[in-house]
Amino acid sequence: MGKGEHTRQAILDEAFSLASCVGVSGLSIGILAERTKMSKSGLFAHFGSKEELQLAVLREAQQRFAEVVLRPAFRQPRGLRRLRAVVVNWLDWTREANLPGGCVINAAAAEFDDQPGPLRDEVRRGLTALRRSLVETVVKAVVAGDLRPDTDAEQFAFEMEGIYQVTQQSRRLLNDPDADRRALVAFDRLVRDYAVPIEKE
Amino acid sequence: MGKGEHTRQAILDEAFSLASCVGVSGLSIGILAERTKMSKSGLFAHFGSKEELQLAVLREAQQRFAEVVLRPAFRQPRGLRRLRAVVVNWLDWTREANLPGGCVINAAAAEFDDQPGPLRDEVRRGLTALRRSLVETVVKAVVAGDLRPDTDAEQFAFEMEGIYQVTQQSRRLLNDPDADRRALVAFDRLVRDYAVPIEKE
DNA sequence: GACACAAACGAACGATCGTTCTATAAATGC
DNA sequence: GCATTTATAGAACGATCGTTCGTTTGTGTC
Repeated sequence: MGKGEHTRQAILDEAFSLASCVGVSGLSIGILAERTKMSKSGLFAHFGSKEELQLAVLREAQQRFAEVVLRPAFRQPRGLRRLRAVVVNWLDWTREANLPGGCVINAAAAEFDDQPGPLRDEVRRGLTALRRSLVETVVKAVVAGDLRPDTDAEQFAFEMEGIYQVTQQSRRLLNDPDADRRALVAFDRLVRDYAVPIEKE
Repeated sequence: MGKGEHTRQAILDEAFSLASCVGVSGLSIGILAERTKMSKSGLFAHFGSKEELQLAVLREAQQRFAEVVLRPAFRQPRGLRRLRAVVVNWLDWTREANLPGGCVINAAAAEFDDQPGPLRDEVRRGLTALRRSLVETVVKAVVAGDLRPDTDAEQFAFEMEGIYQVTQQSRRLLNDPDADRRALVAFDRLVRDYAVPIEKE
């Protein structure tokens, strides 16, 4: 990795954790330059525009999410084991990644959901991909025989996302110490309702 | 209502729908003055500071939420009827209130969840009150005999909020036309799991 | 050591930000 | 209808915003 690439990554690291606190639209080149001990113009040159910097942060977030949440989970065997691994990693990922201020992507989703442009498009792309991964994981759990054949995988993924979101909010805003436990309770209920009934022996 | 109070409310209306699009922290006095055809200083005088304006918007949002969602639902008899009315009104409230850009409170929750200060406190207050209302409604459904006596009302409310949040995101960002239907499916599953079993006759 | 190229800097730009001040216009009370 | 309070306007402030420009520093190559 050349020197340019190296500092660019350093800037991105800082921007990533800063965006976690103030949001992607709250990013400021001046403050970012201060934190990285660079000049505004020197930092700016790496991206060409603020929007490009913001896009880079969003892409960085997606990449880290795939690495920290999805990849390890996909090392589990298909089925319920893997599905549960996704949930556990997911709930943990704001701690795992350097996200002092909560999930960047989810925050960005609320920021940009009605402001057309490249940023909204990027967020949308990321969340669509996530949804697809979830659905795929559920479908495989059905194929593996862990969930009932008539399981609505889209519905299942939809509800998983809901659990994640309310957990984040409860943890961060309401300081609810039971948030994670409640998330798992909700997930277990979800699984129970769609699980294949245990056969009597 | 004196003239001062009247224009203040007009400003607040505009700020409310603007914040729905750009977020509470994205509000700008200049733009707001432009939209209300006032001078910046004239508008400013009604609030004394930007933060006070933002707080007023958050309080306005809470008040409208209570009027549009909770109050009508509480005219239903206690129990499942009322609980369902809350859900239906809730899903509809961004259309009902003047919220072209989605729920202000939820967006603010993501914006301020790790930025200590009066704004975060206000959001927190609002969401805590909401959670309490939900729990109370669930408890009354238990007392009314619609839900099982061992129902964990906090858990129930927790999951309801999750359903709401993912529905908003699916609707606004992913343009999912099935979002509302999925929300009701999820809610029905929630009710079914906690409902008192139908007695055999 | 001369050269080419990339990386970072420093100064400045115009625009917008929230805020303050003073003065005028409008509404209110008697 | 006058006096007083209230509401709005206008101009300006310092700060910060993203961005541009020309220059300097650093790195690697023949």
